[in-house]
Amino acid sequence: MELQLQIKMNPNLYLRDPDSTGLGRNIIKHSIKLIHDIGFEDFTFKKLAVEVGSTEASIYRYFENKHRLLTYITTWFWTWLEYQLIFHTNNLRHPKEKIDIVIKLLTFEVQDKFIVEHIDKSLLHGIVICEGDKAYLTKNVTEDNKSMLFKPYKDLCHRIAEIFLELNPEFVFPHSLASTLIETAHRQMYFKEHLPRLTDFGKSKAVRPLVGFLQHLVFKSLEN
Amino acid sequence: MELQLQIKMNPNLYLRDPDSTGLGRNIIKHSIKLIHDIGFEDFTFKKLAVEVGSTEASIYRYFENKHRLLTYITTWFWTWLEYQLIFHTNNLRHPKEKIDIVIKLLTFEVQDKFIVEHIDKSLLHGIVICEGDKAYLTKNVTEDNKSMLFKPYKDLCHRIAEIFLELNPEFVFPHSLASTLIETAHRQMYFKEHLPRLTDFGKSKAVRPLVGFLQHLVFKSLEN
DNA sequence: TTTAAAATGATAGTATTACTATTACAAAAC
DNA sequence: GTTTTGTAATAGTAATACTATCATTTTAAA
Repeated sequence: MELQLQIKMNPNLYLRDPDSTGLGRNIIKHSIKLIHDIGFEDFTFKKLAVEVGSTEASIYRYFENKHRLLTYITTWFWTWLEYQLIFHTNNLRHPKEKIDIVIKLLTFEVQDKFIVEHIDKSLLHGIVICEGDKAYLTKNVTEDNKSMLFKPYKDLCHRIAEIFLELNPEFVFPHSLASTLIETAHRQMYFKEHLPRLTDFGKSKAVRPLVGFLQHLVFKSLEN
Repeated sequence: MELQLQIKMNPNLYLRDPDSTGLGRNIIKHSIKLIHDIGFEDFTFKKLAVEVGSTEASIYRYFENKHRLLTYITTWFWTWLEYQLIFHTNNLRHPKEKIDIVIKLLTFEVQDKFIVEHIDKSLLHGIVICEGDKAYLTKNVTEDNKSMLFKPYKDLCHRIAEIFLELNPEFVFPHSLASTLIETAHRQMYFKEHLPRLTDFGKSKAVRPLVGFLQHLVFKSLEN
């Protein structure tokens, strides 16, 4: 059973809603492929236009610049992840189980329950790992934050923080632990692949040891 | 008592050693100021040349491109931080004390024992927080890693990992915890300032609560 | 002290990037 | 059947990211 999904995005993220037209959806689809393949630095609207079979000018009608597009797709990812989290923790009673779901979601170990035909979530996950932080590591953070561009990330973080508090209501760092968990999951996956000496996971494809590390980190931290 | 310091950098980081000439040191000095002020994205060699009072072409004689320059200054930072760590943990016996030093170093709470007249370490620290990750979050990681550009970061990480093992020789994730500690320290400082809802620290300038969080995270994790 | 080598400055130039503007035509909505 | 909307095509600009050349200054070795 899979659910059709359409995520309503903050209009400040785009000039014209890419989800409202075929060209728009194509832009999203091919930008995910292209950024994944050549990296955000080398990614340009010109190259994207070629892939999409359209023109640079048309893409500029949808997004102010490539940085906004990056913010759009990463923000989409956070929203989708929160949906997944809600779905998969729906009938769980014990916060420990919920936390296990959170960790499995962050390491992409959970069956995706939503269909979005034009978005390859596996590629998108790769982008979030490699390029995601660049969405907020800019001189525009404050302004972008005021436009609520990062709200989905904060919402996800807050939801995870609430689960932490279920397990330990006295815990004083629920949000910091949540953002640390999210960032660490991605960063350690990146290190594992590219700079393995910064981890203890070896170079095998298995995410098992990473899951173990994250569980250890979170559950130890939440102990009384 | 302060010590004169000259850090020998990996020659793969530069075309001409910036530490060997006045112009080179000026390039470093002003690039730190400029990147701090306008951010790495907007930073160009043209603008830097104006600040330095030299020409674009001259700067290209020292660094292949601006990304290499960023890697140079962040790598310099990691080396300096390891020196500081060695110095400040020199006479300490208990690993707990050493870990406290590590955390204080990462949050810039420790008296700097080294003089480097042309490098403003406080500005540099700000750059490492905001832009540091961009040095390795590129499509060139693997190649750059083969050229040993990230060795100082790995060395620092390994040294911290060894301190963790002093406290708990059974601990299986010393490197992952070390890299997580470093990354988390910086990321939480960034969040505290720009996206405070992702933390539990409030917006005061005090780093005290962050230090508390990092101590909690590490010491809990290292418990048996 | 002379001389050669190295470093710098000045100038110029190229390809690419990151846009903006204008026009025009086709499709769809009212 | 007209207006709105989406798209294409073309053109153009300012800035970026370099590279090349050559004259001049500085430095270091003989």
